[in-house]
Amino acid sequence: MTKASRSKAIENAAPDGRASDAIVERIQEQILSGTLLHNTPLPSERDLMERFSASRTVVREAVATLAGRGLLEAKPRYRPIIRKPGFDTALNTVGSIVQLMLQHQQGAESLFESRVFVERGLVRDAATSATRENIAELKEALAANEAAIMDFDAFYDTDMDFHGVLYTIPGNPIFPTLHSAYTTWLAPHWRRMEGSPEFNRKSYASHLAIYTAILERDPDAAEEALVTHLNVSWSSVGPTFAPK
Amino acid sequence: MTKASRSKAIENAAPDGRASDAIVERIQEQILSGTLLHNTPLPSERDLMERFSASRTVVREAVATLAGRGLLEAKPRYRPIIRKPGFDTALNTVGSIVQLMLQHQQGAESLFESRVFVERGLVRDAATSATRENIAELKEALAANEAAIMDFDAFYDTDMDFHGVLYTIPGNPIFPTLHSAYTTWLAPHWRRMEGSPEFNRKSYASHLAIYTAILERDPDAAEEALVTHLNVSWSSVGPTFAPK
DNA sequence: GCCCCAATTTGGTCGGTCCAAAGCATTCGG
DNA sequence: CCGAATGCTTTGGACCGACCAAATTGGGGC
Repeated sequence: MTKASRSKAIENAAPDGRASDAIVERIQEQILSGTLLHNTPLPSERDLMERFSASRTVVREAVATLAGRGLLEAKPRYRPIIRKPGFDTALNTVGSIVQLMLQHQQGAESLFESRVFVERGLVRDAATSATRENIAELKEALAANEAAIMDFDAFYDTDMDFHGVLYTIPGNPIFPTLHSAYTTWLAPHWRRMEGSPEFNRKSYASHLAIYTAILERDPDAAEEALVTHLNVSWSSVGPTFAPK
Repeated sequence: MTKASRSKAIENAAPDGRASDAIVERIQEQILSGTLLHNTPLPSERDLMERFSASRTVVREAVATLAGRGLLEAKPRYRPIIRKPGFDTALNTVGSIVQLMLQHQQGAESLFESRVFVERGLVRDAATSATRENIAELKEALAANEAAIMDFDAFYDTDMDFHGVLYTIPGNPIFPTLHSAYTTWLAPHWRRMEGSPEFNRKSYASHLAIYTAILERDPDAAEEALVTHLNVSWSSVGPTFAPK
């Protein structure tokens, strides 16, 4: 462990390494600086190999790397499309790995626990500092949720939306991203859960409890309601993960 | 635009796409199943092209993809090393993008805010449910922190450690990973901050306040102490980020 | 037995080639 | 005159064979 510093020094001293890295760097820079516009296709590979005077192999490798980082969206047979990075891009790149960890072992449970942790904090904050607008949005999402009790798919969507509103309250762009990450990662399993009007009614009641607690500026009650709500949900969804 | 539906149908029906994807999948499977052992080097490319009866180009592409996902650690001129994925792997893959967003704009502030949010939850939980062992660890970390007040580097390390203990309390592997992510991402800027025994003494006092609040099972006081502590820290570190 | 050096392995890069699908323009039919 | 079918060109995906330099390995010399 202690000699890590030395090895790090050596690795840092690597002089050139890959040729593609230089190209990656330059393209990345151009994307960030706006020389290469967002949502436009990348120049053709043969064009790039001329600009950087490199072989197509290297250009290809560079493109692949950028795509792996999420700066390019490379569909199989189409031109890669420029994607300026945001928090969503970051979350996307982890997606494939998270997916792996969800499949077996208790990775899914860890992830869900983290979600409970986050939302507990969110509802507490909401209870103490939600603005009039936040509350109006919550109310609206709640109404939509109630209206969808009889429709499984719609209820799922409005459920997500209600929780999603909570993630917007802090005004930090990381949270909405986190929310969409949680939902997309857990969605396939969630969909596998059987739904019933009765179950939906219970869920709605939980949402209502959370909402009222926020209205009454009672963080503890809000947190409590949220925890019981999510625990119930988990008892329905958890079993759909492979026990391995 | 309207014909997008047709093209999407076609793309969806694409049976093979990339040839490397098949190889990626098989290697990934072997890594997960343990056929390819953790921390051992991957077979040579020429070996792999024989096993999968594919060209070296494709094999190389597959390896690059795996490396991008974090399942392989590919240093420039060495054999790629198998890495079984964990939450740390996931965090690593986002690293490069997060790094980008830290450089300019207020991405750094968003990230720091999220850290404050997380640690607020952590100290609350610690205050309500820390075990005897947790508290012992905290006490130990606190003592080490105090002993290092005169040494800038040592104080930085023990500071990290103290906060790190908080991340271990929930017993969820995601949190320690998150902690190391936060520290590695923010470290370069943190190091740029000038330290003084006086400043360290104040930080230590904050840590002590957090610790006592946890001891007294007072979540609100613990959260309060944590928030003021981190706000002070940010006022020192924040300015080191490029204002764009 | 240990260290140093040569032979071999192996990853990185290159140029060229072939193929199939995407893009584009032209033409043909209504 | 406009829209759809058609043929040509561009472009990404894959393969091959080769070369180079660094990493690894296996001896051989001290």
